[in-house]
Amino acid sequence: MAQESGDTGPIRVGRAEAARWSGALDLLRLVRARPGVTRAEAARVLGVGSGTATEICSRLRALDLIAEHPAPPSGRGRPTTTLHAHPDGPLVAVVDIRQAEWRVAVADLEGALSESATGRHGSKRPEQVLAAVGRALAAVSARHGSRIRAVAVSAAATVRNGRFVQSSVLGWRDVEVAPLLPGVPQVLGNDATLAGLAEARLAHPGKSVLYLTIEVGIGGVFVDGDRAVTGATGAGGEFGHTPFGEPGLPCPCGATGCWDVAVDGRAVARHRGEPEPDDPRAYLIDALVDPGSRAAVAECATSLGRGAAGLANVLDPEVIAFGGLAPEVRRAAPDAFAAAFEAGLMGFRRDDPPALIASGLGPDAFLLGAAEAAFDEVLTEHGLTTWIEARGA
Amino acid sequence: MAQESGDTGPIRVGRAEAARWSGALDLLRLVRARPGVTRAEAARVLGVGSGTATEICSRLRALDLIAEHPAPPSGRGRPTTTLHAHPDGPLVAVVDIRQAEWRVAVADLEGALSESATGRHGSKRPEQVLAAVGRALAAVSARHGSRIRAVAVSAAATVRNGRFVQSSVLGWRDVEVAPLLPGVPQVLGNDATLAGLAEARLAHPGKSVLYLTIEVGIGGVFVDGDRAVTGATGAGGEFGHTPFGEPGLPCPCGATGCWDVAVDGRAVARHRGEPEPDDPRAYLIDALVDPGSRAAVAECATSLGRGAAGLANVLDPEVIAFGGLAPEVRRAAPDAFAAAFEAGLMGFRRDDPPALIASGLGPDAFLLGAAEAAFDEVLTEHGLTTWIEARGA
DNA sequence: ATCAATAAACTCGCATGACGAGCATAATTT
DNA sequence: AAATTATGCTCGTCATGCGAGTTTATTGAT
Repeated sequence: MAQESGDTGPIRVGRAEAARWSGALDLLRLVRARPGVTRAEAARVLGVGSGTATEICSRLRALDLIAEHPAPPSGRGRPTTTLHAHPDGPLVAVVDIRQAEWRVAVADLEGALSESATGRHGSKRPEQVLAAVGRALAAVSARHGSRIRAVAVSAAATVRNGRFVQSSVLGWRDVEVAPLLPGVPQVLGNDATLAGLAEARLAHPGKSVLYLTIEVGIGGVFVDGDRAVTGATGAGGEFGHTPFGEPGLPCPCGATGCWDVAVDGRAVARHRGEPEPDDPRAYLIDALVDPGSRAAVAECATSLGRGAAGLANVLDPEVIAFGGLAPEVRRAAPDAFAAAFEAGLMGFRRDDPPALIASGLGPDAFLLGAAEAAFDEVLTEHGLTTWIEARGA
Repeated sequence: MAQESGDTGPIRVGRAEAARWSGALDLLRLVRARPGVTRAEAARVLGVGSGTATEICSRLRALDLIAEHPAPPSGRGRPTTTLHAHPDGPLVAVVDIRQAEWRVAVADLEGALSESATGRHGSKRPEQVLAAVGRALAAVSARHGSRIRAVAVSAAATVRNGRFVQSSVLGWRDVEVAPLLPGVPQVLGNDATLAGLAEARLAHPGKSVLYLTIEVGIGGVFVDGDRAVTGATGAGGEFGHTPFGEPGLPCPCGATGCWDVAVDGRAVARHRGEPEPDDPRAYLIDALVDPGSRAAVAECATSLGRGAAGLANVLDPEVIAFGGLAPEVRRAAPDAFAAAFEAGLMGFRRDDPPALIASGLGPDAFLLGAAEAAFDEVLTEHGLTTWIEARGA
C-alpha cells in the first residue's frame, strides 16, 4: 500500500525497526492461526531454537500479547506449554452490514468472537446505519479501552480505494466511512471478499482458494497463499460481472451478459418466464425446493459449473469453495453442475481438478473475515510498536 | 513455493539467516530495477541512513555484487556515486523456445541481455530441442563459469508444477526438463506469463497489470505488485480458456466456448466462412491489412474488448497491457474495441477505467521476463549465501 | 522407591546488521 | 578564499537470533 516513499517525505520505517519484531510477529501469527499450539511445536514450525523461542515468548508474555499455560504432559520429557491469546491482549472490532441488519463484535488474537450488538435498519440511509454502528462501537471501545487496535467493516458493497462505491442491496452509492474509532486503523471490505478470506485462511491455510458465493448475483475472491487478490483499488473479485451469462442480457451493473444474472433467483424467474423477483435470494431459496423450478435451477447450476471452470482455468486454484446459496444450487442439480464444470475445464486440468467444497463457516464468515483483515493491520511492526507505546503510557 | 517445512525435516532456514541479508537484498533489487541509481537516492528510497548505506555498499562491493562509479556532480555538495552491476557479478541464463526456433542469452543484474545463441528446430521432438538448448547452455556455462546462478526457460507451453504439460504450437505433451545446468536453480515459465512479468516490472513497476497477448489464441498474466499471480500449480493466466467466446464452439483445449478461438486468426477465418488456417498467426497478420477481412477482424476486436473488460471487472488492474498481435487487432477496429470494452465494464469503473496500453518490449519480452524470474531465484538469502560460498571456495 | 531416559525450557556468550551522532570530504556559490 | 551544502565515513551502541551447554519435569524400567 505504501508507495513512493521517496517523494512523500521521511516516513523512515527503518530496516532494523522492521526486522526487529519479525520473529515475534511470526509467532503471533502462528498463535492466531493455531491457537493452543505448543511452544515446542511453534519453535519447530518457525525454525528457531529453543533459546530463541524462550526469548520471544517471554518478551511477548511481558507485553500481554500471549499467555502460556502448562500443556497436559503427553509422554516422556519435560512438558511444554500451550500458547494462547493473552486475556488482556489486543482485540479488534468487526462490523458486518447486511441488507436489513448490522452486527458488531469483538475478536481476539485467537479469532474467538464475542458478540456485542446487532441492529436492524429499515432505512437505507447510510449515515443512519453508520451512526448506529458508531454508537455500538463506542460502547465496545468504552468496555475494552485501548485494547481495540483496529476496526474492519464488512458490507454487501463494492469497495474501492477505501470507500464503499456502490451497493444494490443496501442502496448505497459512494459512501465514505469516517473513522469509527478515532486513532485506530480501519479497513473496509466487500462481504464476499472477507468471507472468502476467512474460508481460505481458516479452512485451507496457505492454499490457493477461489471462493464463490451466491446471494443476489455471484461474487467472491481469489485468495492466493492467504493473501486476497483484490487488484489495484480493492474492487477485484467481482466475478459476477464477467460475460459468462446470456450474451446481450443487460445487468444492473451497466454491462451486459453478466454471470451475475445467470445464476441467482433472477435467472430462475427468467427461465420460468416470471417477472424479476423483488427479493431474488428468497425467490431462489423457494425455487430450490420447488419441483416446478427444477429445470430452471438446473440451468443455474450449469452456469455455475461452467463459470467456475472458466475461472479455474484462469486462476488455477487448488480449492474452489462455495458459500451462500451456491452449495444449494450445486446440490439441487449435481449432474448438471458436474457436467458443465468438467466440460469447461481445460483438458489437462481434468486429471487433477481443483477440489470443490462447500464452505462451512456459516453466517459468521463475514465477521471472521473482517477479523482477519483487522488483525492484518495489528500484526505488523507498526501495530506492535503502537501497542507497546500504549502499554508504556 | 516451500510448504510444510514441519514434516520434511530440518531445512532450517533460520530467522537470522533470512533477516541478515535483507538490507543487502533490497539494495540489489533496487539496483536491478533502477540501474545507475545513486547511492544517496538508494539510501532515501530504502529508508536507511548514510552509515548503513556505506556499510551495505562496501559489503556488496567486496562480494563483486555491485560496482560504484563516481556520479557526475549535479549541484552543491559532495558528489555521490552511481550503483551498477559488477562486471564479475552474478548472471542468469535465459532460454526462449518458440514455434520454430530457440534463443539462449545471458542477463546481468541490470537486465542487460547479451545474445549468445539461436537455433531453429524443424523437428518437434522436445528431447532434440532441449538437447540443442543444453549444448548452448553448456557453452554459456563454460564461458562464464560459476557466475551463472540460475536458468529460466520460457516456452509457448502450459506450465504446471514445474513441467511443460502441453503445447499446441510446439506439439509437446508433458515434457519434463531435466536440469540444464547442474546445481543451478531452474525455473520454467509460460511465454505469455513471462512477457507479462517483464512488461509489468519494467514498464509499470509496483502496479497491478493485466497483460493480454494474442498469437495463436490469447493468453497472458495478472501481475499484482510485481508478483505474477499464477495460482496453485503455476498454470494460471490461461485467459483464453474462459467461456467468453461463442457458446458451444469446441476448442482444442477440450472445453467449449473458449475466448481463445474468438480473437485470433481462426476466428477471422471462421467469420469469413473459410476453413481453419494452418498458421493462425500468419493468417491474422494478413487479415489485419486485408480490406475484405475488416468486418471479421472487427468481430475479434469486439471480443477482445468485451473479454478485457470482463477480466478488468474480476481482477481490477490499474493497467491493461497488450502484447503480441493484440495491439494490432485493437488498432484495426478501434471503435469496435472501445465500444465493447466500455460496454463490458461495470458502470462504476467507467469513470476511472484501467489504462490501455500496447507493450513496447518487442520480441525480447520473453527473455526479459525469464531474466526476471531467474533473478527472483538469485536475489534471495539462499542465492546470496551460495554466491558467497562459491566466491570463498 | 530409585534411576535412567527423554524432551523441552533456560542461561549466556557471541556474531551481526542496522542505527545515529559526529566528523571528513568534495563539490558549488558568494 | 570562505561559506554552504550534500554526501560518504567512522565508531560506539543496541537488539535479535544463534547455539552449546545446563537445568528441569515427566515417563518408564529396575
